[in-house]
Amino acid sequence: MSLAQPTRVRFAPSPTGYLHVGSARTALFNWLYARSVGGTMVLRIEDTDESRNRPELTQAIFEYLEWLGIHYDEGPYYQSERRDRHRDAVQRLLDDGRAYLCDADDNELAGTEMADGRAVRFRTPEGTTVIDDVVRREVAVDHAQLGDFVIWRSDGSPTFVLANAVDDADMAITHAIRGEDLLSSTPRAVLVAEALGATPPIYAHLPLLVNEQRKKLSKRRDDVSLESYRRRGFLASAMANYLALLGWGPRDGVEIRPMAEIIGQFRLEDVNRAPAFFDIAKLEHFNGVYIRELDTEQLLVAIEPHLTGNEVPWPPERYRPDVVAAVVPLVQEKLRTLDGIVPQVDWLLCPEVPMDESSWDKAVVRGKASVEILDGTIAALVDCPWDPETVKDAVFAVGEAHGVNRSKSQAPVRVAVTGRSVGPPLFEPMVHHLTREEVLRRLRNARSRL
RNA sequence: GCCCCGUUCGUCUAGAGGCCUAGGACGCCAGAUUCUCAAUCUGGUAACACGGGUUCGAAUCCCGUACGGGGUGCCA
Repeated sequence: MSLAQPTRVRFAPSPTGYLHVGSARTALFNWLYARSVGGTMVLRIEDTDESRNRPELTQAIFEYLEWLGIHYDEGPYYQSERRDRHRDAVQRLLDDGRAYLCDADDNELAGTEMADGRAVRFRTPEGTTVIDDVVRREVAVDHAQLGDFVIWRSDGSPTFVLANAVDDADMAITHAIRGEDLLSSTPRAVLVAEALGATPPIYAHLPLLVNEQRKKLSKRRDDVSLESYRRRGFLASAMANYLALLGWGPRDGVEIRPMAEIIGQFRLEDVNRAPAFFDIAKLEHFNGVYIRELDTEQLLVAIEPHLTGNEVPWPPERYRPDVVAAVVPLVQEKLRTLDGIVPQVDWLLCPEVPMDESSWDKAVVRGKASVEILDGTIAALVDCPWDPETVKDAVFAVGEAHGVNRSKSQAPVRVAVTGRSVGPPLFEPMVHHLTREEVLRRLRNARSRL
């Protein structure tokens, strides 16, 4: 490779209407590599397939690259707008005898004139192509395996391999970093580039992301769209950090760290070759760490969409930002996803207790002295001062009178008032955001169910 | 079927011939803490797929086997 050649990488997604986590990982690695060597990242939309050539299908790609903080330097270029370049390249190959026309039955046709109804096949020479892949080292493929492949369709459109090779050459791409599923088509791209007199890029094939069955993540079976992760309450920072660790790891072992540091540590040649399982449990851990690092203001902003969407269990008019703001500091440290806030505050916003039956059964039905605790608590709360400390002491005192410790004493009260055996610290929000009457009503309702 | 690629704890990884009685992280288990659940802290569990070489010495190099994955379209 010549010394002065500036590094140029490209992320070349096909518009599908969403950004796939695997694609996002590919984009991220391209970006990390470009940033780590001071190169340029190009975005190229591969929409040669007519059905994909629709603006709305590319929107999600822009939106989620932005969300992840992957800022490309050049583009977007649209492959569909480069049809003439592709046609010229094919014509040249035809003229040079490196390709030939064929009919619908794959019979070779004489002549070199491209026309509707005629496809063009690349005349694959005998020999072997050796790819010097940054990740996989040398990969040799015998041309006999390739056959004479189509580079121009009879409907007048270029195929993926042709468009890819031409565009990479035109855009002076030096490194093609992409998924391993494209490894087997690489010799074809190299052959086309060379036949066109271009130097193919250096390839780096990344290991695929797989599900628990060790299969390539698929749209059908798996949650693959970044949008769904965002909707489930994952932070972009956590997602990007986690994605960087799939197929690669920093030598110093520090996993959770700012992207700037990851850029500093990243080495393309250190990328692994084995497929990586996309582990949501680990992603959730990362997400929890990043959530804890936010200040309250930032967290409130991040959480807002999850409280105002239409999947929320309370009537929209009952949403109370002030109540949420008061509870958030109490629960921030245990949130693992942003939407985890909902079950922490729903009992303060819903008109009726969102009762979880298994909590009811565990803490109330099978709880120690539940009847006595509920009765005693009701009696105590009727006219005691309405502040958290007093109420808390009252509940514990009732429990103690029946030989029940604090943990077990608060359980039936918690379930009666919140509907769950788990939740935020109970007394402060309960006293501040529910009225005495409402709390008593809930306690009496619970008591009457027993 | 054929071609290509891969194989370190359950999972993600560190490891580029001696620093490895294989390190970290998630998970899991236990303890501490606690009004619940978490979070946090402490401790623990757990891996070089197998078989041959090469070498004084191999997780690291070579070969084979097994298993897994990807590809095999006028999809990308």
